[in-house]
Amino acid sequence: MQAGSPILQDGQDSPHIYTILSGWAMRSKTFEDGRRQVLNFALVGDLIGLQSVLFDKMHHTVEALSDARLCVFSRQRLWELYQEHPALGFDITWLAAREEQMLADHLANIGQRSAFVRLAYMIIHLFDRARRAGVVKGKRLAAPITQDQLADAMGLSLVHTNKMLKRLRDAGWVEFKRNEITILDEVKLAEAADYDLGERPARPFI
Amino acid sequence: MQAGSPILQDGQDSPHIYTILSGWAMRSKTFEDGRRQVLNFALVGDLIGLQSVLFDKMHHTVEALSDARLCVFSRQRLWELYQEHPALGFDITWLAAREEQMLADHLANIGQRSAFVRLAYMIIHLFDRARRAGVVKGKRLAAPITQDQLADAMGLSLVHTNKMLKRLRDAGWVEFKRNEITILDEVKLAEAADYDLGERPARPFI
DNA sequence: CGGCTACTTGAACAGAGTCAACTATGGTGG
DNA sequence: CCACCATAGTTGACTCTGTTCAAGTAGCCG
Repeated sequence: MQAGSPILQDGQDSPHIYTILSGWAMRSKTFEDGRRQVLNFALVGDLIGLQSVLFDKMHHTVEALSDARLCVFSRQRLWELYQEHPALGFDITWLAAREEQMLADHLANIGQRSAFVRLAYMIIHLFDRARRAGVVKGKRLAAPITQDQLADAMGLSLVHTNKMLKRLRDAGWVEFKRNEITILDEVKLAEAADYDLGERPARPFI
Repeated sequence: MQAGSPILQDGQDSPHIYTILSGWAMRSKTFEDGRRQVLNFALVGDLIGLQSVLFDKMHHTVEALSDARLCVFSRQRLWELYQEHPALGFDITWLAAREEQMLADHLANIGQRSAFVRLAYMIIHLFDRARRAGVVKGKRLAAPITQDQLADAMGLSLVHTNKMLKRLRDAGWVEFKRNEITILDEVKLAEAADYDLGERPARPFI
């Protein structure tokens, strides 16, 4: 899958779900007036398109942010999987519930926090997830995310997002570049974002 | 379950999941500083606490808004269910995915729309769900939701929420009272909220 | 009747949006 | 190899939506 190309589109009926084997994707919802909400950024191990299989139709768009390798899984086989391997069916529910939980956190973040803290939270959360997924090198994360996409994820304007990123940079906590996020002071950042860097229970891989 | 009492609490490990048989519940997340994000309002047929079973710990609180009847299901039995009745396991995944989709809509609503439209959307969405669940009588819905809770659901201040409700009332579209929501002009409301009143695929009941 | 809790309304303020102009950066073709 | 163009990022000035503060009113239950 090539960088920038759509994997699943809003309204479309795709008989497949995908697992990301490598690379980045972005789930988003676009309104008629052009406004867009980025639901989240997906990386290695994330499940994509469960909705198209369960509801016969996508309710948001998924696009590749980088070149990505995907593992395809058909609707038909999903059902067989539930019958023949209940443990794997259970794992899929687990992944769906985890996805829901991340959305809930994102919602609380956007609904209740100021722009600055919001951004701090999003960045450290992204970084932490990426680290657990094993794609972080030291303090650096290769993430092909633009400020525009970040702004739409945060429910902020591009301009204001840029200004808050400047504050994070000036504070010496984070560098956010076109293809790379660097966390310079993780403790301070986590503190400001009220983010818990602790353990997480192990996750299944499909 | 009595009105106002907690069903599941953030951080708690409960070995049960619940299905709502009657009444209303509210899922929310509260921060240290007292701010609270209401994730959604749950009604008949909704599944509650899947997270506590899958992750050994709740990441938000669920409380009863009205007196409610719940159907209890243990962690142990959930796993048995997946093994013995794959179709029911599939249904649980379905419900989890639907929950995720509603959160995604909620997120997009809060992230991208103005206070007025946001409220319009939330109210018609709530009403529409309730109608499909069969708890609406004519244009009226008995919903025990306070403006305070509504404000926290919208990511708005109580004061501003109140003012937007006044605008909806003055427009002659909606009456929002302590225990009752009345939709006076559903078409106009749906139009303003850009809400699709069309069909939905059938849903499973556990 | 008193004391809750929920709701209302106005005024002042501030965080975030919009508009506009400008600067980097990177890819492409001459 | 360089010039050009498109996309991405930066910054300042002004506006406005939504917050906060404050001071009420309405309704309900003991």
